Amino acid sequence: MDEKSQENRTELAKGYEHQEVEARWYPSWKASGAFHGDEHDRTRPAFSIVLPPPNVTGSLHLGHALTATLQDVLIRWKKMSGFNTLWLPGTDHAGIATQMVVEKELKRTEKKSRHDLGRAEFLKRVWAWKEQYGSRIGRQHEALGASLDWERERFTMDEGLSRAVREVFVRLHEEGLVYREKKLINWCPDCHTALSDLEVEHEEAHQGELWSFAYPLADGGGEIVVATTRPETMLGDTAVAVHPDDPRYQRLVGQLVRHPLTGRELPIVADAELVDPEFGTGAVKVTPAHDFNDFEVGKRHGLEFLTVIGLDGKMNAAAGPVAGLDRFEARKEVKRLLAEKGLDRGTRPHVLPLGRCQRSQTILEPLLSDQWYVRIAPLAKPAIEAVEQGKTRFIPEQWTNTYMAWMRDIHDWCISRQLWWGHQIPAWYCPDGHVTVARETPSACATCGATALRQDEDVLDTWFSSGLWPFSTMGWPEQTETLKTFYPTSVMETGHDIIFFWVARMMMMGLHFMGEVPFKTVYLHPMVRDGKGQKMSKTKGNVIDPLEITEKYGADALRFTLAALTAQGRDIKLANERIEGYRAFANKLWNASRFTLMNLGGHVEQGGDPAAAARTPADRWILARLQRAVNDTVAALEAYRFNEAANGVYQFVWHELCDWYIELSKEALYGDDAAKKAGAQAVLVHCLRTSYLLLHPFMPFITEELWHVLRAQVKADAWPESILAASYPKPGPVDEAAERAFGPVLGIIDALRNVRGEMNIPFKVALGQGEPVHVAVADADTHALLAGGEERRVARLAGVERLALHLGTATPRTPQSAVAVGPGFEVRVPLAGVIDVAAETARIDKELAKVAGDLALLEKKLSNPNFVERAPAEVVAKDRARVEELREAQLKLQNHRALLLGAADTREETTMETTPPSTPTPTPETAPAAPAPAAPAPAPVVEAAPAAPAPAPAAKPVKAKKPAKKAAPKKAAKKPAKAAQKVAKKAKPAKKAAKKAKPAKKTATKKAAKKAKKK
RNA sequence: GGGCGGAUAGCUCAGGGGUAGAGCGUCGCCCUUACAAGGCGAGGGUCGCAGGUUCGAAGCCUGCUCCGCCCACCA
Repeated sequence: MDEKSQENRTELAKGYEHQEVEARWYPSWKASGAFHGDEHDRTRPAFSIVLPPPNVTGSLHLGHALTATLQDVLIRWKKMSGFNTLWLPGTDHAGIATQMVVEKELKRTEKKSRHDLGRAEFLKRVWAWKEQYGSRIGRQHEALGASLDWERERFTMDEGLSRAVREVFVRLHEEGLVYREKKLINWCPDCHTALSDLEVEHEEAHQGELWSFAYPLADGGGEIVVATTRPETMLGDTAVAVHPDDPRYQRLVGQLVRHPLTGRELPIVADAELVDPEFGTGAVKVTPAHDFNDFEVGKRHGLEFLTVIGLDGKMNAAAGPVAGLDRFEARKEVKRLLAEKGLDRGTRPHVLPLGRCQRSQTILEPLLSDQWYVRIAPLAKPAIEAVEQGKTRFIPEQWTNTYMAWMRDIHDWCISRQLWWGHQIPAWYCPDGHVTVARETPSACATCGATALRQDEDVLDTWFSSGLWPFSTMGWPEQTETLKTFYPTSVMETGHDIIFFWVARMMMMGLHFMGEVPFKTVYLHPMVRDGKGQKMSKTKGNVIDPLEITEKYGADALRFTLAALTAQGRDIKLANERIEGYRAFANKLWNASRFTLMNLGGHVEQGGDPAAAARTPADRWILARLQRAVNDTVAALEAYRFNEAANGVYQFVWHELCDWYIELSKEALYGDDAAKKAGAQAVLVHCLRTSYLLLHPFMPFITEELWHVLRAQVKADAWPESILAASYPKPGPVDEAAERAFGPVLGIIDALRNVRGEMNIPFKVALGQGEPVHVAVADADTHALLAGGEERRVARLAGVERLALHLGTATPRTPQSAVAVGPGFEVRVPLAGVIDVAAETARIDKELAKVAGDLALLEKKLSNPNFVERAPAEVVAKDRARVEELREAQLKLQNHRALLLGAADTREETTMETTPPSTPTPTPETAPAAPAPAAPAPAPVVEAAPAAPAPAPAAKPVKAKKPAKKAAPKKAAKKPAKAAQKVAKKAKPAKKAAKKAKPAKKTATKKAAKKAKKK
């Protein structure tokens, strides 16, 4: 690795090249052992996550990428926050899925079935397949930067886990919680195996038909008509049921009907539970061996269980005339045969639910067979209680209900599968049929001592072993150090689609075998969909390999995107534009670093409090903003609000650090004041360093790269060599005074730029070339800052040649000028020569309309006694202050408008104290003591108030204000704001007035005032 | 049949009682010596519909309409 040459660079490449950087870091992290969780370290709090094991033969998709990202964010963040972290990787053998894949391949390449190979040979092939494709998942995780502890990687069928599986099975059997029984199960004739309830996909509205036919009474005295959606099952009917209270059939109960195709006689039974007299004919054919409801009826009434459909989905010998036919063929045939006998009683369309196999989509067949079950109620109870007691908590919370509802209505779990790939059930049968369940292959039958034993051929449901994952991977049943240190795990992070399959089972197994919940928090992430909102699936062909994205945009960009889109309660629609945006963000960070490195001179990191290095208000301001960003980020992470965490840092880095501070810092960096220069350098280094740290969990590669470069550049030997070993920034108090004082400075720059934009003045043309640009600020601190030199920055960033600063609330009235007002300041830009009076008037009208609209709303609100009495005093006070502010702004604007409209030259009229117009050179003098900020108008020391034709201005404004005010109430009392705005829009000078006026204020508000509000 | 989400700017989505936000796209001006994967501005929203609660509703309640998902043994 050419780290040396990397780190000795004083200049970074012009753009961020993710391929080169990403290729470098993962091997280095891995080799350093940084990802290893230390089971012997109990000095630090532990934080552990087990990775939901992907299917071993699969390939990661974006859902996995999301999982990896969120978990890595948590792990890296916790690690940097001082936790002893463990993130344990592994893969799942995925029984049925894997077996199908390999069978398919076998068929394609060798035209053979698994039976052609035999069990042993087939399993060899699956293992080979696993070896070949299993590693791909690892590579994908590495490409994503996942800080997994590879030394602990596990596989559900490795030796240790297989042992855990046997142990669990045997113990449950010993406790009577595992049993074997002949029951009706969901059978997939295609996969040729039993399935659990969960593996049944219910197709909700299958368009089928309800067909009726008549059973003749055995005594020839009539018939009884039944309806069915599955005519072929009538061959297995062993009764007809009616409701006991149904007057139509009461006399028939106890009588017999004769089966029209086989001649068997079946009883008519009364069953209140099964039969709804309102539905169909009120008489139901009963097929105990092929229907779940009927099965229960069969048990209740002691009926015969007659199986007529075989495991292959074909009618068996008992099916008489349709024996040998496929079940769907038989359906037609049965209808035909009965019609022939004149027993068809008609068909009507009917929507019915239909169960299909999760894997093959085959319509399932309820069949009677011997299977192994887990008696679930005793396991579910503690799992319910643990959640009730808050030992495990779901995020988002709404999933708690889903979990509870399912757990409370849970059925016994069918765990045997007629597959070859999986954990073979540790049960042996002797020739006499006795069952021996054992951890190791027994030599003799536990019951009769027979030695000719045959192991049960079935394997366990994949989820049986997955359910043990949190502890089996840590070495259970041994009481390992790893278990002691890292169990229970801290967070289970997975998709909500497997709450039942997996989360619930882990809860039950964990509680039962470990006596503790397997995880304290379950964070359920949203589903990832494609840009069109469609679920990604192989059949749709819209599955995206994360590697494609990481190659194109970078792993950091993908990770950041996923995190930024992970809000609670909505699926993620991943669109490339979004990823591009975050790739740009990475580039932005890169270039901010590049800029800094270019301007560091020989700066050497001193350590210590960065606040001490701050020299300028801008320095203090950005440090305050940084601290706020740190606080917000940590708070968001703690609440699992990944989107807020990501967006918060993004906002800070791009819009505050890059857009503002870097620009602001140039003055110091390029200037001669050594102290200021050093201050800016120290602050930049600190901001970048902290940003890297904040971002590292989201963007591990670029931050590690930049960390190294910066560290070398400023010779910060005290920094850990790898950013992963550094401490995550800590929340702390924010220097609010610095924010408050400096905020308006930025607002002023915004306002000036806004005037430029509105008036279409290119940056090249300096403002204030003749008459200076006037800036009035109300706040003494802000004024002091400006007077102390900040005005030069304003001038620079807004392109101003001469600037006159005033303490107070208004600028001197200057003809042909543009005015913008914001909270606590007013700027006036003389535009003699360039000004377009009409345009500026229009602009002012827009602002006025907006102000008038706002005022109308607020005044109405404040004149409502209910509001004043009932609303919190704070809110009322705020609104009152706002009204003052607005009135003032309105007045100014009105005057300004009047001025523009030929009130000629009223330049003498000033209402404030002015400091002498200054040229770009600063006038560092102490600002005069100022009156209270934003206070009522009576105002600042008026000095010159020469007689001026003031009346005109005074008159006009009233008009301007009128339309909005007048119309507002008329429009709709309900929504005054909207109404006012609407009116404003109609106000003649400017159509879309309300909005338009916003910018000056908006920017100021946004960048400055909002901050105050934030808290 | 039950249950859960969602509906906010052209698009993708934040926000969850105190006068509507972001990113992308669009439009205008800028290759201003970190970054054109960029900068500075602008335009764009009766916050699904109808009621209700409240001084105040995009947000809370009720009903409805459309999307999406989960659960379910009515033949």
